[in-house]
Amino acid sequence: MSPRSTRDRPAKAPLSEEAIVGAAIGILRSEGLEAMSMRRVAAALDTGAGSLYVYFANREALIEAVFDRVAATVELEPPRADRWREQLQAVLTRTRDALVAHPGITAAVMVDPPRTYASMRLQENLLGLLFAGGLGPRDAAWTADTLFAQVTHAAVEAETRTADPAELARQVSANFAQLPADEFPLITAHAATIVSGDFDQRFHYAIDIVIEGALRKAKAEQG
Amino acid sequence: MSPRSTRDRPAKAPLSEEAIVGAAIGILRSEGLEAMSMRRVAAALDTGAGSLYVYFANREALIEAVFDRVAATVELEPPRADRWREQLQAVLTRTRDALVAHPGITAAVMVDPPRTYASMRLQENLLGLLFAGGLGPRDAAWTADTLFAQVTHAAVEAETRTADPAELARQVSANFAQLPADEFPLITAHAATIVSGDFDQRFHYAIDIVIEGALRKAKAEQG
DNA sequence: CGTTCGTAACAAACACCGTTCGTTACGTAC
DNA sequence: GTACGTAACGAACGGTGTTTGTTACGAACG
Repeated sequence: MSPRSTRDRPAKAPLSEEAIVGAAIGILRSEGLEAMSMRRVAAALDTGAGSLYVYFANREALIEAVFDRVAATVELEPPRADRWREQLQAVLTRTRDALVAHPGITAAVMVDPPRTYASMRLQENLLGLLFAGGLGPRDAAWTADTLFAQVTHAAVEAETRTADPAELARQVSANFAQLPADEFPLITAHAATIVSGDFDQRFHYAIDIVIEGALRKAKAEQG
Repeated sequence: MSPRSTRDRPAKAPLSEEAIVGAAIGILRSEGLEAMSMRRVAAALDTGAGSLYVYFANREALIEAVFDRVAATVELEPPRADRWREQLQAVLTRTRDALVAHPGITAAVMVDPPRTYASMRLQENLLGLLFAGGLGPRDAAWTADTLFAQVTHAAVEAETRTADPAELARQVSANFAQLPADEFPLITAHAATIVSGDFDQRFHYAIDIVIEGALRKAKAEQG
């Protein structure tokens, strides 16, 4: 048997968790989660899919590691009592955008939110900002959850919009207007209004009313 | 070639969209979306996977049809001005539970929310209830979106909890407490509080503060 | 310096998946 | 009684995640 030279290339860099995650993120950014298959990731590293299982137990573990690196890139906001509310908007928007930049990762990770280091880092920051706003531990924790739901929702929704958002809005609005008016009086009457507002406006509104509601409810209970 | 008798059974009922969706939902309920493969659904109907493509263009179309039937089962709340808020809680909770009863459907449908009849039916109801609460069209539409984000978030999260919720809470809390206290002062200090509250309490809280916030913001702007 | 040995990498195989397509069989309309 | 459109079939294609037996490496040891 002739000695197959699997190593005739000049010292190919060995695999590592870092290298694998890096290759995976590259594919994820450009082609989405579905394209981030074990074979594709392995091919990007010039190896076979099986080799990845030395470093990750399965695809899910790889996805979690990828998510962790994405989450780690989000810049936090050291809480300042005088502007905690804008800080909250800022860090949540950055989190949303980081997720949007990696299509599919949000839906995959929602299934069971990983308790990784980067996630904890984010949650700690959210709690700090809500504490700065005067919320108690329980309200802060529950509100952080509520806010995070808005982030994931916005991230998933953003991944669908492909072409011109205004064009899409016009199209959806037209579809709404064509529904039977007797069965859908409100949707047909307010079709244009329903799709109004751009992506950031709606996200900002959602975050804002959640914060406002949390504050009011806390005040009502203690006052 | 001997005539293979593919039809020696006594007049097998022919396929139909209804029958296919019914079989799919059966698998979905008991084994989740992943198990709801074209082959499994076809096998349940004693046919081949290819036959399903006469009625559905692809798996996604089948999933959408399945979702539509699930959404159609949610009982609506004809708006009454004197109790619109509890009505909102009720219909949102029912929607959440319908989604939870069909594991995986929420994440699959979030990717791009279907504009099916049943979805519109729900949205019309939400708008009606928010109108009854005094919100204007724009606020009602944006708030309905925000509320729906909470529903999907809760539904996805609920699908993960398998065993005793209290046991899981204790476990997560223990994990939180073990984090480095210097880096995660809030999480470690309030580990028990963070995981406090059962599933329904947290959901109810989230819906409540969203509504409260929307009302307050609307009043602040018009007053 | 030579050998051993744990482990990383490989490549093939397994059991699936969604989807396509050529072919067969049916029920109905003529 | 026959022709025909269409539904059903079943095999095949190109993929997927994962497992496993085998090879080759590189570092530690005698």
